[in-house]
Amino acid sequence: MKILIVDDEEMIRTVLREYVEFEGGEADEACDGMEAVRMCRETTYDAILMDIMMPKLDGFSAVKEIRKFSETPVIMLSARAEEYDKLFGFEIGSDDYVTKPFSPKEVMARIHAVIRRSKAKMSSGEIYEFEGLKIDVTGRNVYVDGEKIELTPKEYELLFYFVQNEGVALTRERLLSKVWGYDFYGDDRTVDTHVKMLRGNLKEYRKFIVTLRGLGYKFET
Amino acid sequence: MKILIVDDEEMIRTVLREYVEFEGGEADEACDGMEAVRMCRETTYDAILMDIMMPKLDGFSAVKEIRKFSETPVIMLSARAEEYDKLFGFEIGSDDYVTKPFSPKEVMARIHAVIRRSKAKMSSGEIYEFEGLKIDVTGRNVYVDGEKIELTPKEYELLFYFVQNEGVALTRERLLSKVWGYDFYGDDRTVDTHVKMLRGNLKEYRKFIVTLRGLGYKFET
DNA sequence: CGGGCATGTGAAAACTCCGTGAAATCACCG
DNA sequence: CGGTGATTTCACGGAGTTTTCACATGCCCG
Repeated sequence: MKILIVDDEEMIRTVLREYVEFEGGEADEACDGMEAVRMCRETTYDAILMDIMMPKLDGFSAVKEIRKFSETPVIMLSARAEEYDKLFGFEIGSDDYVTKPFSPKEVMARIHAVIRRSKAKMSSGEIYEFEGLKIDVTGRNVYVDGEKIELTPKEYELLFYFVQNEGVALTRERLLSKVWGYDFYGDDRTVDTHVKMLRGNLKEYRKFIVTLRGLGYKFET
Repeated sequence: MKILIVDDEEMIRTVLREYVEFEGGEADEACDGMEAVRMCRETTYDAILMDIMMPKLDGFSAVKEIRKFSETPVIMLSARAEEYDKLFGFEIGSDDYVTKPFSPKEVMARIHAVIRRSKAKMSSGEIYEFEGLKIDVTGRNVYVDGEKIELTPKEYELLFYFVQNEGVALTRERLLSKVWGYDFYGDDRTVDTHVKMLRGNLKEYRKFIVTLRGLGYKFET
């Protein structure tokens, strides 16, 4: 666990560092935004604790700069309630905030929380993307131009089989045996109906599912 | 540093004990799983070294039993590569493993590592927060809008597994094997009933547990 | 350009699965 | 060994999903 602590007050840096190290973590320190950005370019941290009011480059601007090249979770340390408001006013890409005075225990809890969440995001892995069509296998979500769409189980399974076999011509029989199961005894026109529903849900990306006359279907970008 | 050494071979117990004591620690010995569980009920250890193959009660079952009342870190000692596989196949709640033959130095290093980790866990006060739903892992408390709610053990474990897998689609089978244990042979609709109870207790935050028709459930904010 | 065949479409029927409540069983504690 | 609370099983009902089917549309080839 490697944490970057950014604050212009040495006292605060030291207190935080001690807590991080007490829990077996490692801590680097920076005393202004410029330095923080530089250090982030050189080292990969698991999380950043960042004060807002600082000389040279304030916390907001530093986060904005860091976000250009890194997704490292940031927890803002804000001295006053008004600054807290700003956090909501502007979308600056921080993951959490704590207002001073803070209990180190609370700060540590939040560090663990943001690291956990960012790890979850990383390892979520399996994500397919074709232009504006995104399929998140872990969460079983499908997005069309960033907007989540609701698919029925069969529609999802069918889409999943299609994307797994991108560019491959698939007969109705094969789709039935793979998506429905080898023991499905039914009309092979069932596939057509589901393709219709799926296409309807995929909106503009219906174009990816092409009909192969006399054969079946194919998923192609 | 108080360590419990569990192995049916006296030779191995003695070697390990000597190393623990050499480093200024204290060691108790148990020669089977039953004895180990009994001793854990009576004494609080900092870590447990546990063999897998043992008479009366094997290491897997012993850990499972101990986990019912204690979070003491466990390092498994496995004689063969196949057993190592099992460690990954089933979630049994051990924290590390070493395969025989092992160097005592390596074992000691791992003991120090798991103890450090477990201490960090204790003091970090692991807290999950999703809007007004707060889960305090250390105290095993759950709060809805600041008000403490009472959950049964299974409800709590289920909720805990859900939040640990935020955003991940979970099948009933997976929930059963992870929350109930891989050796649970029962109706998978049991999950539904517990989800119902849990939802009831979570009040407005029941919304976080979404049903995935034809699949299972997902915890999503 | 039109017949024939394959696919698209819409709606209704059939089916599946989940939420729920209640009863049965289990586990724990005195 | 009885009582209490937790867990598990189970059946019902309804919402949502899948399947079927008839008709519409479109494509290919003569």
